Amino acid sequence: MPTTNSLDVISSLCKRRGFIFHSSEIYGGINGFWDYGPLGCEMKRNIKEDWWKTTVRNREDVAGLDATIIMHPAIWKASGHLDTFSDPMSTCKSCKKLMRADQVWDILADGEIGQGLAALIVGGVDAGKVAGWCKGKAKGLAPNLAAVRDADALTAAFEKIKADPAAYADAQALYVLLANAKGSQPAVTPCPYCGGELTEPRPFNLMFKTVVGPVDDPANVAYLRPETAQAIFAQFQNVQVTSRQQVPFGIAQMGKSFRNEVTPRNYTFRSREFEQMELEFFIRPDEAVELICGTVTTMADSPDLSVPQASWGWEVWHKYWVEQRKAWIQACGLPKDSFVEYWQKPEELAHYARACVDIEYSFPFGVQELEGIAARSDFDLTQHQKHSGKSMEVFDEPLKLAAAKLDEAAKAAFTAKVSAEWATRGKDAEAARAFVAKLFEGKYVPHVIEPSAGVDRMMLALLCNAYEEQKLTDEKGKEDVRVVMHFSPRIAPVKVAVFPLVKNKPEVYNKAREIFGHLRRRCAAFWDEGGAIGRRYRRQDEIGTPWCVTIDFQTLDDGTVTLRDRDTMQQERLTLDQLKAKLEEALL
RNA sequence: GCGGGUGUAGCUCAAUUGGUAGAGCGCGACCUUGCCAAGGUCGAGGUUGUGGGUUCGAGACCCAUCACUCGCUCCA
Repeated sequence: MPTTNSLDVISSLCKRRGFIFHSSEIYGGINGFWDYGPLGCEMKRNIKEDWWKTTVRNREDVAGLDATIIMHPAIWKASGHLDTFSDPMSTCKSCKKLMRADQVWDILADGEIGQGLAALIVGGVDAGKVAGWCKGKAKGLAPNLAAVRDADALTAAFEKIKADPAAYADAQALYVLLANAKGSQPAVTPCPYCGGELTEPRPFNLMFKTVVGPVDDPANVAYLRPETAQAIFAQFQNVQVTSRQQVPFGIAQMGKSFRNEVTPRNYTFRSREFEQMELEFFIRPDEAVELICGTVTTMADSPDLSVPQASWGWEVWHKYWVEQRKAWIQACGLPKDSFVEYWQKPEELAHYARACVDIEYSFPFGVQELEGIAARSDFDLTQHQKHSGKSMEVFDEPLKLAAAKLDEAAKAAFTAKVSAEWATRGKDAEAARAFVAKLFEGKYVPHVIEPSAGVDRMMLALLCNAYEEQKLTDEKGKEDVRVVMHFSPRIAPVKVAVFPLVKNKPEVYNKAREIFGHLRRRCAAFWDEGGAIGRRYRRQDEIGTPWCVTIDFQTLDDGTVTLRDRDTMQQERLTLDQLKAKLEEALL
C-alpha cells in the first residue's frame, strides 16, 4: 500500500503538518538536530510508551531505569567509548578521502596498491622491478605517489633501494619510501588509495564534551552519553537488589543520547542528538545453565521461542529477543516484508560480541539499521567490575545447589570440559578454572543480550511506511489525489477527530462539543469545525487519524454518530457507547 | 573536516541580458453548506538563508558564513 516516495515528500509533509521541524530554524538551523512539533511529539511519545509497555510493564522480568545523561567520565573509559570514539582521522590532500589514521596500513594491504607492492617484494626487493611498477601499473593505481609523479623522486628511491634492499622488504616501508624518496620533512604518510599526501591525524571525538562545575578545567571534563546502555551496567547491582529480580532478568531505559557525528545525514536518520530505547537482558553463562539443567538448549534443538525456559543458552535467548523485537516492530505498524534481519558476519562483530542482528528497514535512501540485538557476553559488566573495583557478580541459589550435588570427580570433569571449550576461543585455562570455581559457589558475572532501538529511526520508518498518495475518482469522473498516512491506531498522534456536520446550527454544534468532551477524556481527540466536511476528512487523512466522528441531525434524534474509517473511507452509524467500546478495543 | 549541487511566502514553484518580487495550494475571519480537498467576501505572510562587497540600481554578479543535498566516514 505505501507509495514509493522520496524523503523530500515525507519531510515536507512533516514540516507542513507539524511533525518535525529543523532545530533553531529561525537562526538558520543547526546540523543534525531536529525538533518534534505538536503531532510529532505525540507520535514519538506513543512509540516510546508502547515500547515501555511491551518491554517493561507487560513483563515480570524487566525493571526500568532513568539515569542521567552526564555521568562519571570513568564510565566511558571502562566502556571503551573514550578510546574508540576518538579516533584520529587523516584526509588525503589529493583525493580528499577521510580515513582512520590507525587503519591506513590495513587499507593499503587490502587494496590493489598493497597487492602490487606485495608482489614486488616477493623473493627480495629489486630496484629495477620497483621502477618498472612506478612507471607502469602504479600510474593508474597510485597516480599521486611522489615516485610515480616525479622522475627525480623515482631516481632517488631507486638509489636508496639499491643501497639497502633489505630495509624495504615490506610493503609499508617500500610505500613510505616511494612517497618520501627526496627526503621531505616531516615524512609524508602516503594515502593508501592514491599515494597522495595525508594530513596529520586530527582527533575526531564523537562524544560531546562539557565541563562539570564552574571551573573550566580539563580535570572537570565530562561527556554527554553516546548511548544509554552504560548507565544500566553501572547501576546493575542497585537495580538488581532493589527490584528483587534474579537472573535472567532485564533492565530497560529510554532517553537521549548524543554523538558528534561526522556527517548527520538522511533527515532525522543520523542525528547528533537522538533518543534510544535500550534493554540489557542479563542471562546466566551457558556453563551455569548446564550445571543447573544438565543441558544447554541451543538453536540446533529448534526450541519453542514463545516462553523462556531455564535451559536456554545465550544463543536461544538472543534469538528469542530478535523475535520479540520483530513482533513489536510489526505491532507498531511496519509490515513484515518491509524490514529484514541481518546477521553480522563473524568478521564484522565487535571482539566481545558473540552475535549481532540488525533489523534493517528499507528507507527511501536505502536499507538501513532500525535497531540492533547484540549478544555481548559478560564484556560490559566485567569491564565495569575491573575499572570500578566493585563486584558485578550475582549469587544464584539454584546454581549453588546444583553444584553442591556434584562430587569431586564430577567437578574436575566439568572444569576440564570448560577449560577445553574456553581454549578453543583462545582463553587461558587459568581464567577458565577461576570462572568454574566461582560457579561452584553460585557466583558469576551475568552475560547480556542487548536489544537497542532508536526512537527517531523507528518514527522515521513509520512515517515513510505510512505515506500514501491515492488517486481517487468520484462519480462524476473527477480525479483527485488523497494523501493518507496509514499509521497504526496505537501510534497515530490523533486517534479520533470530531466534527459537527454544520456549525451554524447550535443544536448540532453543541451536541458535537458534548461528544468531543466524552472522547477526549479517553484518547487523543481533535476538534475541527472549519470548512466543508470533506476537507476536514482529508486534513485528518494527511496526519493519519484513524477515525473521524461526525455529529449530524440524526444524532439529535437517536444519539447515533457516523464513524468514518481512514483507510476504507467507509462510514458506519454507532451509538456513543458502541463508539467508545470500539475505540477502547482498537487502542488497547 | 574536504569536494560537487542547492537555498525566493507555511508548502510547491515563477521572475528577460542586473531595473525595484508573483502564482497555485495552504492558513485566518465572516457568510453559505445535510458527508469526502464545494462556493462567495475579506484578510494575514517575504529586508529573496545570513553578513559584507561591486553597481545609479542585486533575488540574479563577487566574498564570507549557515543550512540542505550527493560522495569520503558511520550504524541507535
